[in-house]
Amino acid sequence: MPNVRLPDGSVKAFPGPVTVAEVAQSIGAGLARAALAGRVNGKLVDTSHRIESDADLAIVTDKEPDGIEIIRHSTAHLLAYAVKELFPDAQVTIGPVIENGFYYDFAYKRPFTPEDLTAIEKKMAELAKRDIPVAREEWDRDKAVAFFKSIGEEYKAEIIASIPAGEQISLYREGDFVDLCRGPHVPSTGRLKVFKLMKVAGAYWRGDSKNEMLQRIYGTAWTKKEDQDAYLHMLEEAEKRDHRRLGRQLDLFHVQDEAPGMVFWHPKGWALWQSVEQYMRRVYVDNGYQEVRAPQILDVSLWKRSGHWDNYRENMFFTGSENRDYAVKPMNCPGHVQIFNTGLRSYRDLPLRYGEFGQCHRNEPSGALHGIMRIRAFTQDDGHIFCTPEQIEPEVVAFHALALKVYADFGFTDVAVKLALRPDKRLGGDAVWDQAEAALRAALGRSGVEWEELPGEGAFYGPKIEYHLRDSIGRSWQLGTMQVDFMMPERLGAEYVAEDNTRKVPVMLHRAIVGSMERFIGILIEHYAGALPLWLAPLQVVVANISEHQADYAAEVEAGLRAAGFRVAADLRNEKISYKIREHSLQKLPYQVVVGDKEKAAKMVAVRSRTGEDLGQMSLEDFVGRLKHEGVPGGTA
RNA sequence: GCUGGCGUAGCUCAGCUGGUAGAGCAACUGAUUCGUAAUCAGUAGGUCGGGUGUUCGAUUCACCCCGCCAGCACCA
Repeated sequence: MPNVRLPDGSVKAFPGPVTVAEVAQSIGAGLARAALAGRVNGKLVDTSHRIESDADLAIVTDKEPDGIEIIRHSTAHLLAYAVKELFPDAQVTIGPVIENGFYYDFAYKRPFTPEDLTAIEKKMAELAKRDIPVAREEWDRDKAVAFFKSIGEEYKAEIIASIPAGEQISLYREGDFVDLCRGPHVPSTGRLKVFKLMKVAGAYWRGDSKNEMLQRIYGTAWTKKEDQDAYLHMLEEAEKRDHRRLGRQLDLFHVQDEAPGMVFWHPKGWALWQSVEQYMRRVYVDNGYQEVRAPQILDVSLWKRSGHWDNYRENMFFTGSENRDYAVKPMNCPGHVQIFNTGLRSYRDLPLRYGEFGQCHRNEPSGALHGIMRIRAFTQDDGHIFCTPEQIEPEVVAFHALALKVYADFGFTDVAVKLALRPDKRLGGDAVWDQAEAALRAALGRSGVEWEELPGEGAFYGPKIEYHLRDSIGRSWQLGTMQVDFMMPERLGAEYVAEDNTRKVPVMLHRAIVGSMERFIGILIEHYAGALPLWLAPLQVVVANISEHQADYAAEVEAGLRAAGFRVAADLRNEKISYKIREHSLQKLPYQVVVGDKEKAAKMVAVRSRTGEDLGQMSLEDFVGRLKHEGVPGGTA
């Protein structure tokens, strides 16, 4: 005789075991219709779940996150059901929920086409409309393996076979389709009303590139049509701020076939680059770094000593001359160690901080290239700090604060911190890695941030803190990093004289804030949809005359603004003012200055902001004052 | 690198089943001298990504290569 306690604290007593659906029905017909699942003592279950004894119960509807997750999960199963209906010899594998939707991986003799997707989606809609019950069944593991083998589902059998023997497993049956699943699922397919298949692409079985490639169908699913429409609209808007499109529209850079993964920077793009670089140079100077510059190529023997030859060779470019082999640098660290090594260093010199805008070449797999975000020739704001073990923590703490300050100056406040731990392929013993990982954890702890740990994702020479930012369509990109390295200084012979007059090997901290300049600029472009803050805008002001009569005055205003230190151009073309304004608006210029006879006579300028607001007439001095106030890092438009 | 898709004028794209290419915008020339998101008229512009093959004939079909896009794998 179970007593069921509901979220509002009320308790309902039942004469015998009841299902979640029956409890919902006893509360109200509307709730019964809305019930997707239940949460019994905090655990998600189907609406068919029987409550045998006293329990806490919440009815899960599509109003809460768990509800929409269940809908997406069940839609993934509906997709598999539809595929099996249309392509009976396709094999099912897994179909998890992802952000905004789901996917399902299939093995099939031929690739699915866009036409197949349309047909599958239609079949899904049909199966949903038939409102087929979804029933949970408990099976013995070995029987389930035998069953899936008997119906030709080898992948499914393999998955189940990896579950511990003797364990009960759950299967879900909807119509003729049976799938292994932990659940819970919606009670019937009729609950699945708003979904859309998005794309099909290859994906490796069990995520391993050594395995065969399956076909992954991606879909999105929602509880309300409006939510899905909003999501699709968001994707369209995101496409408009794609840095590749804006890079062309705003004439910032281009890439071409002859230089895959390498960027041609145009004057405007390079002006943006310089704004970022000069800012970061200031950051070096203000924070105790000395800027250095090391060669682009170095003899291979150095890369053998550093460990790159053994651990990073497949990503490196090589060249040769007069029987010597060189490697184009993929990282700046070995070069900085050479500079460190040129003098006898004392413990008094530490921490010694070098910074470089170092261009690196990495031979990335062709499939990884993406606009200017993922390229083969990129420039890092790379710094290396040589220090003692005791100095690690304060240096990391200081770096963390600095990195967040820089991100905020560029307008980013949503930064995820991750800690990447020892990879399989690495230098050094476990004791050293324990020490390095502990040092980073301690520093993050002292910085008072939350972080996610990523086992196996560290660099081959040390663990790293990673700073991740999301782009406009939700992709996450790593920008900054802080890595502790006990290995490379020793391998490359770095040492200093300690207080006790012995020679010791310094610890090296590898750090970058914006990471790749190219990637960072790509993210900036997307983040601002091309409408960069004044201090970063390649061209800050255009002075446009109404007609030829004010050409001289317009040129005078242009000269005045340039003398005040702004990036300015005059538009003296024989075009209507509305035409000029449209063009410069499309170029997302922060300010447009219009000068006609009235302004010329009054020695004023008429200012139009990027938002289209007419700021009226003002003196050039007042306008310069406004620009100076706004045009600083962190300044807002 | 893997799976799939794509590659036509500076940009965005048309171009059924093979018969040597078209639009809009941009560019250029001329006219217009204009008050806050497109003035009018005209002109020019393409070895259809590269190669090989099939064919009387290939932008169109086949194969190979290069590049791009999506995803996977990899990663700053």
